[in-house]
Amino acid sequence: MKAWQSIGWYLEESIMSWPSEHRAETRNRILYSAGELFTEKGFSGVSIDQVMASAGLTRGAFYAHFNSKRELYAEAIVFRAQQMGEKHPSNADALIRGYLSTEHLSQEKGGCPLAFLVSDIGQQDQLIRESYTSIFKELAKKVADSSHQPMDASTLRIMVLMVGGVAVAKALNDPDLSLAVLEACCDGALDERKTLSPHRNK
Amino acid sequence: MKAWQSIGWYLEESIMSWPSEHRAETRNRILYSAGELFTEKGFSGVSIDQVMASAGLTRGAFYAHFNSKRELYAEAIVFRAQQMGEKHPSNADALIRGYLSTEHLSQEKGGCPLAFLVSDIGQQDQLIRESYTSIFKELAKKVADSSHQPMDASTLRIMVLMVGGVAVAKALNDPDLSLAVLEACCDGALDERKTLSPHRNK
DNA sequence: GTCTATAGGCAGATAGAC
DNA sequence: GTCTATCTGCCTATAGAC
Repeated sequence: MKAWQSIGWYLEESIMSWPSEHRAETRNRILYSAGELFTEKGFSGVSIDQVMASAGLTRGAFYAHFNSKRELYAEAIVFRAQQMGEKHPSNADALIRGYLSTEHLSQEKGGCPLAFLVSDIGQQDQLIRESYTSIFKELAKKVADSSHQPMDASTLRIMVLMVGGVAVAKALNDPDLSLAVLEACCDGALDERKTLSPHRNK
Repeated sequence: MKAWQSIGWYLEESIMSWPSEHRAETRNRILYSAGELFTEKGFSGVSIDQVMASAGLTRGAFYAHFNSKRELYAEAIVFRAQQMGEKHPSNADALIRGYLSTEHLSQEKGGCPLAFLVSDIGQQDQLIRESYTSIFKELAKKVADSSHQPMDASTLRIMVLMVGGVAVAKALNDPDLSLAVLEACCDGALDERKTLSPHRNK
């Protein structure tokens, strides 16, 4: 059973076919597959063929839903971030620990595009970096809110420890060092959260 | 005048041509161009044609020096990191401030592959991630040594604030937010450096 | 060692049948 | 809307002349 078949009520066209809903559902399936593949392999590492095959379609159907691969990429990372956001714990402690965990690295559950694509996005154009910026702000807001602190420099450090920590740990080839990076960042982020802002921001 | 012509004593073949030195010099020129282009555009974003053209050669000559594009990539990031390492200040304060600066982002001086390629490397194979790991360890050692502290969790946090901070700031599309990220990370890294380890690592 | 030429493959995007 | 077929272009890697 393909993953997308479990995430929503997929109406077989022959049964009912409410055309506009079918269209939206197909679009979501493409976005789901794209989000998964892009996060794992980056923009250049994934072809439209692969995305469509993973969504159970062929290449030709792609352009009925999106104008270009770039547009798909921009939408897919937002789609995936929202999808993951729904599963985030509202508790700041648990959110940070879950993000900076070894399970997050071995992307069976799938990784966060903020970390897995951070340098990939730095090479892309404005459209795509806008998408990235918006999902970054959303997670930053969630971190700040769940820590009961404003969105300040302290929040940004926590974000960089989370996003950068996962990205670095994934790049490294030395499992012990990767683990040490995750733990160091986790300690640092939790510590930063407790240190309420005034005396820290001189 | 091309950049590689200024980095070393390039011997024109017709003048002297000490063959083995000429070969090494050509190889270095390729590595220099590759390091620059890969850091800017990532592995998939650069073709062998582009690298060789930038080095003043044509594609055919490439395989007299390297066996594959992957091998070039692995060597180029090490080459570039060593090259940048020679310019690093030995003072920890200056090193951190220079790394987390806006000048580093606008890669006219050229960026650090650790930050600019962090998620790119996470998608590559063992050979390449090994190169990345070795240059990561070298910079970490330099950070620890120049701060007169051991290579511990505190050093790893500084490394993630530096590498992650630059990578995130480069990905973001909002200049004010990018600057805030750099400053927050800079403050955090300098602060971490002052906090000597014992009471921090509970 | 470096060149030109080319093999062989894959990608993004489009056209037209159904 | 989805399919197959195709246009067009670029890529890695190799072959062979000089």
